Amino acid sequence: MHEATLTIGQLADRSGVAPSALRYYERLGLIHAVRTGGNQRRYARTELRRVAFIRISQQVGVSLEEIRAALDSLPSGRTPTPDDWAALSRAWRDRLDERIRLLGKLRDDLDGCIGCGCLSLQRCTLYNPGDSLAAEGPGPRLMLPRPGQG
Amino acid sequence: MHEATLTIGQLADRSGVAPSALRYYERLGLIHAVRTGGNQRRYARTELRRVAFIRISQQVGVSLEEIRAALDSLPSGRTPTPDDWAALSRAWRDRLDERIRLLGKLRDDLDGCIGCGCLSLQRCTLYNPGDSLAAEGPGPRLMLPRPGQG
DNA sequence: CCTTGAGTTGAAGTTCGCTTCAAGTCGGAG
DNA sequence: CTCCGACTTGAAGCGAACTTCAACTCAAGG
Repeated sequence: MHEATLTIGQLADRSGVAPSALRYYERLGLIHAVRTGGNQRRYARTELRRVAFIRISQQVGVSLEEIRAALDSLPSGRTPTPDDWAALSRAWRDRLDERIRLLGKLRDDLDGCIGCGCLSLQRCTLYNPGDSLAAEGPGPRLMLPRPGQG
Repeated sequence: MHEATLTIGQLADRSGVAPSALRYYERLGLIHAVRTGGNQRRYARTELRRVAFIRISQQVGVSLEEIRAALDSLPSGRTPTPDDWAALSRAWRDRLDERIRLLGKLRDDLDGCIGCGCLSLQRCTLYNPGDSLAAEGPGPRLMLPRPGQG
């Protein structure tokens, strides 16, 4: 017991992420595992921190592809230090600030529109195409998780 | 020119929403059109306001199905008044507040973790499963639109 | 009347972030 | 050694919100 590595089930239990999701992350290159003689995955404990970073980043609204890029920027060769992780976290900070700012603006504008009841496409700042809240092209819309327990 | 109704192309131009999306909204029952003798859609000007409400609601993070339900609650028979629209907008206000609050909490927690560099699954409030920021089951994750112009 | 751009349809495709399935293998307890 | 649960794979499915396509019709100007 208390082995140096984790099975996929153990990592799933400890991280709260389903095994199928962990395999998916591996396919995308977000996490890594060594294999036993029988081809089963074994995870180093540092992978726990990677998974934590992934889930936190998702809540910030970052796509898995961008998370992968961020993780790739970690120093290779040595185990990342707390400072390394802190640097990555700092990178999301601006995103989060910007998203909070935009939502705050949306709220203020919505309040204004509640006052006037206009919902005018032309005049309402809510619907200004130049505004960065506008959607960007095809594919699914990226939204925030709705509050409500799993 | 200056007809009482709009073609789908005109509604698309004025609302900034693609014709294919407008047809999709119609299939879902979010907007309505009358047909010409040649089976083409003609939109009343009030549909402009419906489309505006749809897009604004999406930015608040509401699904099309929920938007449909909200629109269904508009008085049938008469054209909705500014007050009617204001009532709908008010309904989203709490959602928006809650999302802003959760993002603010995430930011504060992230700041704390930047300080300690922990990213610990166990100790970090960022990764508390009981927290309402947690994802809820299968399907795509709902996130905020990333800032970046369309 | 002819042409051309705008409109029509249903079906299928796209993206993201996964889950589910089937059919088979591994590994540790007894 | 047997058993059973945990693991393996690739392929397919899902859900939201659309877009794209093909084949066709409509409507308005010249």
